[in-house]
Amino acid sequence: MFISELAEKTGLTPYTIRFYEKEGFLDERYIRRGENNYRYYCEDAVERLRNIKAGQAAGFTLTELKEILEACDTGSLTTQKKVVFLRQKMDAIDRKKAELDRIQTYLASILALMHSEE
Amino acid sequence: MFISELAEKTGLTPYTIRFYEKEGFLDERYIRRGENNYRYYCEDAVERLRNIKAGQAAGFTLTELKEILEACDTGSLTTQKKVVFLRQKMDAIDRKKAELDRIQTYLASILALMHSEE
DNA sequence: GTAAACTATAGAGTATGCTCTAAAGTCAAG
DNA sequence: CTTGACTTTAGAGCATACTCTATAGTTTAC
Repeated sequence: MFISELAEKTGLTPYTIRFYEKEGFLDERYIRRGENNYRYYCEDAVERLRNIKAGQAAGFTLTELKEILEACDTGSLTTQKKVVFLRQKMDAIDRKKAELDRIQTYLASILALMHSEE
Repeated sequence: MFISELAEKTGLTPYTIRFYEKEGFLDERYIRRGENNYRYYCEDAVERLRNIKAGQAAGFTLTELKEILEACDTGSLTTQKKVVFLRQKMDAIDRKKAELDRIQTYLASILALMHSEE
């Protein structure tokens, strides 16, 4: 598919998709160029970009997401190292979830206070 | 306490604390000025800044955090409106938690795949 | 009474993550 | 065969959230 179709499917703009490519998130596995030099994307690119979006929504930086996705992709790391790396990232997610719980508890306590004051 | 003590207690820099003040996060409830024009902070300022930090770690922007904290603070909203507002923010947190779960499931599936390949 | 370590201000600079502009090439429809 | 909607590139611009510089005043210790 061409860039605007991918944009529509992912909810991103063509600008953003080209930006992610420039940052190294999309390589030959996801893009080829036709004779006219237009980018042509395979279906997997949709999920790739959705994973980036989800990671961003969860509070990871692009730098962190690149590390995560590269560890998932690459054959350049030993299985052992990937496992360690992925576990670290999962721990980081646990910490973020704990922060969210903390805030939610804080907000809930304010709500409770407001109800008791009525 | 003066600004560097507050910085130490919160893990922020004096620069950042002045920046938050400029952005409207710290008013007379938290700061007074002495005769020498130095800022003098009360103890509550520590928790105030920690709440901002926690909110940031959870992925809220300063603009969102200002809304949240103002809804908690102000007498300018009806109780009913504050309740609605706080519930919206708690829903937003639920959505963020769901994103985190999604990523964790994704990472876990990759881990599982790696173990099965050994 | 002066040096070191604080405080203040305004405003410039930086990193991240887009977002768009300008200029040019491609393509499908009428 | 041209109009309009796409595509390309390089590079500029923008919003957020700091982070620091320059300059100057204040305070503490010797």
